[in-house]
Amino acid sequence: MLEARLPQGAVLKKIVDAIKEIVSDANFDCTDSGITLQAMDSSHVALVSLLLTSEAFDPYRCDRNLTLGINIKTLVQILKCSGNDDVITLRAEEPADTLALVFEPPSLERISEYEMKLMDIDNERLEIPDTAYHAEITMAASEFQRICRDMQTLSESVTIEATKEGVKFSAEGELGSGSVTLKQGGSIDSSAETTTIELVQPTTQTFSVKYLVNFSKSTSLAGQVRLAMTAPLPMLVEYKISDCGHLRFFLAPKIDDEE
Amino acid sequence: MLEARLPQGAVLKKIVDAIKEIVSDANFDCTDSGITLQAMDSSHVALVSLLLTSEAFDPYRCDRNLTLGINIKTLVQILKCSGNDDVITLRAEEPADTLALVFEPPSLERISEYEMKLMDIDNERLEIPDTAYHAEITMAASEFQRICRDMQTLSESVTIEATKEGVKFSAEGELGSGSVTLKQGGSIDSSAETTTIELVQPTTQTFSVKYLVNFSKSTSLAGQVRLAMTAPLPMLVEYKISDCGHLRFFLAPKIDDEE
DNA sequence: TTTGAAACAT
DNA sequence: ATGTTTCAAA
Repeated sequence: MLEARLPQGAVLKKIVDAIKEIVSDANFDCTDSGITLQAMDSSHVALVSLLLTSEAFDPYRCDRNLTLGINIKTLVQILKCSGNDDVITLRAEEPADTLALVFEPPSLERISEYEMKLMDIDNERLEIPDTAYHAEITMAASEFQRICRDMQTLSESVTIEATKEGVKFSAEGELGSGSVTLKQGGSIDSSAETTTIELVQPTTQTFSVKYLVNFSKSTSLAGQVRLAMTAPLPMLVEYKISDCGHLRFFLAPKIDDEE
Repeated sequence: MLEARLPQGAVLKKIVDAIKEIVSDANFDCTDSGITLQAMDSSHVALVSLLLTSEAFDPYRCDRNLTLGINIKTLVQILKCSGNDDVITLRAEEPADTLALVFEPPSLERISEYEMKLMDIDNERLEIPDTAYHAEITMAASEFQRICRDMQTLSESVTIEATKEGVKFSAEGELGSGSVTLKQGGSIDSSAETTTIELVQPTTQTFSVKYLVNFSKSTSLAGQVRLAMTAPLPMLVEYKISDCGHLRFFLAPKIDDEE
């Protein structure tokens, strides 16, 4: 049986909002150490990987491994019935054919209980090795979101170029072309606005910008985002969830021209 | 070559926002003394005339006269990619087939560069003599905007009547009729709210109110607006841009009934 | 009031 | 999958 009380229920709402445009159905895999999710988008270009460790919950109990096959749209609907300050408790028994969600406001003056049906979902779970990347950029999540949206007005593709001086996002379209360059920030100043680049070798890759715009819906989850590239492998876009997990996206680069 | 650095980039954003509903394509004429634009709306009833003197820029450089044929919608899109506090630098080479725009936030931690394609636009540039008008009204720009919107709810036309006592805006429609009268303000008090009237002879003219509503989108550019009339010539609606230019609109009066 | 995002319907 | 309409936030 699973019983997981999430004091910060808003975190779950944000996570589900962030992935709902990308994934329609996904398995939530629950083990003793926490909950993970891995799913590809319908076009098999993007991969979502969520980790919520047991530390996110209080208390967390999972006797036996459980796989909860969830329709994301349904979960979004149900989570809409919770308040932003609510504590959310997840509960599932074996066999896992339903998931119970309990919403409690801080005042405890109200208890909402929902139960959603689960589904059987084929899971082709691929292990993603924790590679050492050639270029790792850490920057303000809001800045990344803004840049992706700006580039989207020009083109369907955006090219990301990481050098030791900085990172350059560029796009070219019918209206014209554009680029945004962020300089590597002073290492002393370590605010969320600081851009940091760790470089093994300069890297340039091109991506479908609509996926990046979708990924950047996770901006509310974390102040910073980490972009990690190793050509020609997929890029990793990571949002840390406090100290209790992360939401990762992987996006295959466009493989048209020279790189 | 043109290279013009506009410390107050927001001014350009406001100008373009103000004219985008009226003009679809326009030539930006760049000379040593500054940048001008003159364009008629599609129905040839209204004329827009912009002057941005070289003093608006720092620095400003224009070796040879350049005509930049700009699609306003495209420019709006690109300007959306700039922040409100950004410094905007315009750059064009000869032949002028592209315009480069550089956006820099005050922090300088980011540089955005856009390049838009230019077009060939027929310019029937008419010189507008700086007439002495029969009636000149200076009033709060926000007041003018409010009055135009109010009159629009009643009718498609508004009549402006300037006498030495004040100025009266009136409209008549199916719902009923209405008027707003502003008295000439005390000459001592010279706040933006003061209404001033300089009169050679009392003047009454009727205009299509939808154009005036469009003109008044420029309200954010200046505290005051100047209306200048000489029947039966077009009215001038002028917004001063600090001490470095103006945005002028000319609107032909309606010529149906008695005047 | 205007602008952008989300939901819905085609 | 895309366009349109509605709703919410700045």
